[in-house]
Amino acid sequence: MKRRNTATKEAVLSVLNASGKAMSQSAIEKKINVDINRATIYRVLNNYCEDGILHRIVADDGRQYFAICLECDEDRKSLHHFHFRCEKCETISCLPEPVNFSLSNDYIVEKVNCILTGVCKDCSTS
Amino acid sequence: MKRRNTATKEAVLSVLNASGKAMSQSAIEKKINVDINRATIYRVLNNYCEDGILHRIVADDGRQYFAICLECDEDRKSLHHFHFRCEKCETISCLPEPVNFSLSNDYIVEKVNCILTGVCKDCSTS
DNA sequence: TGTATTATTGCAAGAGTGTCGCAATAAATA
DNA sequence: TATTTATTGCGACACTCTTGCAATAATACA
Ligand SMILES: [Mn+2]
Ligand SMILES: [Mn+2]
Ligand SMILES: [Zn+2]
Ligand SMILES: [Zn+2]
Repeated sequence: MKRRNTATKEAVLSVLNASGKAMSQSAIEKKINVDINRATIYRVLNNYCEDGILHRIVADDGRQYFAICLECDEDRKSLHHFHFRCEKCETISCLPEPVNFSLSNDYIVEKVNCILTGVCKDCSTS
Repeated sequence: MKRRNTATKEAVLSVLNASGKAMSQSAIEKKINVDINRATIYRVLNNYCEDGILHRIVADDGRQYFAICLECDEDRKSLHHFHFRCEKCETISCLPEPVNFSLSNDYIVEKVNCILTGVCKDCSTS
């Protein structure tokens, strides 16, 4: 399915870019000035994930958050890194901390979802 | 709030014991022969978590799973371990693999939730 | 530029998960 | 046995995410 460029898609990506954090659908909707339908935002986000533009984090609040895959390929902050959810400022950010584990080979690992929750450094030092 | 012993609570714990896996409310409800109200099961599970009998895992399907805290204190399979969600057999199990990370001290980590998703060793070797 | 194709969107509805208030019930204690 | 109050079922709610359908609009191509 070939993608088309739309104002909606650009707006979603631009909000995520500006925040530098992982954001939920509702957070994105609040940050966008124009009115975009909830379902549409979800569809856009899901497409971006399929295309490897975004990655999806399911936090321990059970909700989905989306972040731009900046360094997902090149940097050492590679495919699998921890995420931090701050309960004070209610943000989720990608940590430079890699996720390490070793399982016997008969496990097939397809997704890694690691969340640390607590108070982020900005909130704890103020 | 002092706890009381009820058939419901025992049934929930016994199902979790028998399975040896982490289970969701709906999975528990299906496994219990008697009819127990959904809300009640959730309340029982939440109480067990408060009391340190169970621990709660939020999987990357956004749902809550509950597992018995066997080795949570004594064993090396300590407080923070990985969990594996198999998409074939739809089970979640506690792995003996510990979660390691090092953050700067100004982060306050209160919860650790690490899920690996894929195909478990039972399903991949058959 | 005009037209056909089909990806995108809004809307409404639905499925699923988890919580909460309230009144009825029953476990624990004296 | 009588009292206290934890537990339960029920209903309702909030919330997240998805899906079908018809209308719209981006893209490619004549
Ligand atoms: Mn990330
Ligand atoms: Mn566990
Ligand atoms: Zn914070
Ligand atoms: Zn399996």
